[in-house]
Amino acid sequence: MTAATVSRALSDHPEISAKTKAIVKETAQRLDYKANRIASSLRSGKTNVIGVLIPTAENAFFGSVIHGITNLASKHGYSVLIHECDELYELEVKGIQTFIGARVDGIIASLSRNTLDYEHFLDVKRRNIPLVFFDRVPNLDIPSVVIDGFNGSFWATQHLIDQGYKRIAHISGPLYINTFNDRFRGYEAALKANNIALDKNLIYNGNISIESGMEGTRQLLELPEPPDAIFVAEDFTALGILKQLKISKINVPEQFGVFGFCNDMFSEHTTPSLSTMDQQTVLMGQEAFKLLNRIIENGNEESSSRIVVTPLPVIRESSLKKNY
Amino acid sequence: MTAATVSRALSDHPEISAKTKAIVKETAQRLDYKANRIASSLRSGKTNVIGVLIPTAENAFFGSVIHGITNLASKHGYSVLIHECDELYELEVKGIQTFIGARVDGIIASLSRNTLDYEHFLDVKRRNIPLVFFDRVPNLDIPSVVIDGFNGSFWATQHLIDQGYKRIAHISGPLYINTFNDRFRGYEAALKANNIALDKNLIYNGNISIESGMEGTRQLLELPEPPDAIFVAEDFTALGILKQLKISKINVPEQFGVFGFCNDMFSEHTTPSLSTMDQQTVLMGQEAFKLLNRIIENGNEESSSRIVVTPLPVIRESSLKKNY
DNA sequence: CTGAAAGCGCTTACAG
DNA sequence: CTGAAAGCGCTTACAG
Repeated sequence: MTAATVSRALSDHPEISAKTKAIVKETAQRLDYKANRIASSLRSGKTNVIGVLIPTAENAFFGSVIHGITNLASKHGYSVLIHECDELYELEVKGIQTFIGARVDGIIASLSRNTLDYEHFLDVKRRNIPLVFFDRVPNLDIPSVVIDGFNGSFWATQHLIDQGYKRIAHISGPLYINTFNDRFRGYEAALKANNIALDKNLIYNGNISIESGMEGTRQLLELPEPPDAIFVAEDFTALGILKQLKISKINVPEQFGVFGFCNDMFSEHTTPSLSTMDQQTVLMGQEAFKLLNRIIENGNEESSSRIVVTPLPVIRESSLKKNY
Repeated sequence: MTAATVSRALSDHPEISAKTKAIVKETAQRLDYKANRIASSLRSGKTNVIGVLIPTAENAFFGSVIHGITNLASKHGYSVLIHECDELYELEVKGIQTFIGARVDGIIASLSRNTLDYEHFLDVKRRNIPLVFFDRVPNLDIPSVVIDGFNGSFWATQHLIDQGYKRIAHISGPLYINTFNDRFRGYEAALKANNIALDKNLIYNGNISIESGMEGTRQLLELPEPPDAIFVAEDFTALGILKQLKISKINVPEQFGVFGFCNDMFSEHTTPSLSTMDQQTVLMGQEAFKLLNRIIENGNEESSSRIVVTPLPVIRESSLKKNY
């Protein structure tokens, strides 16, 4: 029996007899033989490996997306190479180069915080390696999976209005990042839809941190006409808001409403518990893999497709004025 | 110029002239040439890939360890294949098989919750693939990185005693898992060191969940002689304890002390904030990679080495009776 | 200092 | 239904 026959038997080639297959498989099992996927990749041109590039795994959001990706990938016979760039442009480029060298069948990526140059991703396109972005996506015509920050923020702001809050402020994330800009625009649109004039004083530019939530809240409270609610673009910042309100002895939600965005691990456990928009992170990972898999199988026809994941409102204590 | 020369020039082979190297490198850059690592792996017998097997990435602990591993791995020229087993034995076996097929240079693994059979890991040893365990380790003579749960728990219990708490209960994790058994024994030893008799009624077997923390606390409070403090093996359970104490209107830390273990994301942000032992997760990942790397480089001489990471106490509000 | 040749372990078109 | 042969793209011992 030749190597060719063994190879065909193990991959269930239709022209091999059932008897031969049985013998080969039994023997392979007995000898604990595991085909060398490196050799098979070299010959077949398919590695069955995808690369996943993320800013950092030390963050529940990305961990959860990874979970969504690897689970599905494994079911479809793919292994996952992971590369963290630590929010550094240089490491992001290095990660892409590693993936290219490894001849991955496709790449799923989320941009580092300070990536402004996309040359490394254009290189990927030039080599016809399927590429999908999620969450932090570039302004390029490349398939991606994003959260519907606009409508989610519209919903949250409307909810605060419906609960009877009158002056609703916004603490944003860095507005040059699309994700946070969308949330700001959703807030803005909800005010307009309710004929509430946008007051520039009620907008504080935060930077995704507890500290900026505290500082923003302090500044907003010192206004001649302070707000009585805040819609905030991210939950760590929301935590800072809750901390500062506690320090300032302002009762949430009776006197002041807070609505976040992300539904982080801790959001359920703050006092009071935080109303927020759940990002459906696992679903996001799954959608990213499904999209990549479709592109790998069908070629680049869906090059400009964009999957929009709807965030789910999670109403907890911090926004329920009407209960009082 | 032949492929051989190009190969040597790109890998800085000492016998190649500086001039040739310069030409080759410039040309490679211009043509955007990236060596095929698949082919080089096949020929050289080294893939420069390590496999990391974890129960789930949807958990801050493992995400953080991954962070520690990938960072160092990348610096040492390794890529990381990741495989989640979702706490399922079958997927754990599948992950190991995938790693073997991919001919990884080494494996870092943490056991699934219900792995009792180690045949797949013995297979790895038989093939002489370097293997390191972390956190959840099997009873095998295989290198590993673990947290010093015994001494950490001793320290925490002693701290509660020093703060003046008199009857200190323990809510454990599943005691058949070494990690949690160590913590129970540390608690036990601290009592003994202080001549406090172990009261079996003060020990509740939890299962790493908010619910078990609440239920355990309820039962402990109903005791004829209820405790006035709890050392708990894990922070989610601690969260349940805090919730139940709030419901039962018992003030922490004045009337009742709570000390956890893990230092999860949320532990800093509970009310009151939770005193706990930090597991140094990133350090754990780094140590695991360093150990693996040493074994890859020096062969299996350190086959029974065990790295013990010291947990760091993080004293917050929930255990500071003396402040009152 | 560089080249020619073999070979890593598979897969696959071609032949029978 | 199975075999013989070529080849994927590198690396490396050997030769010069």
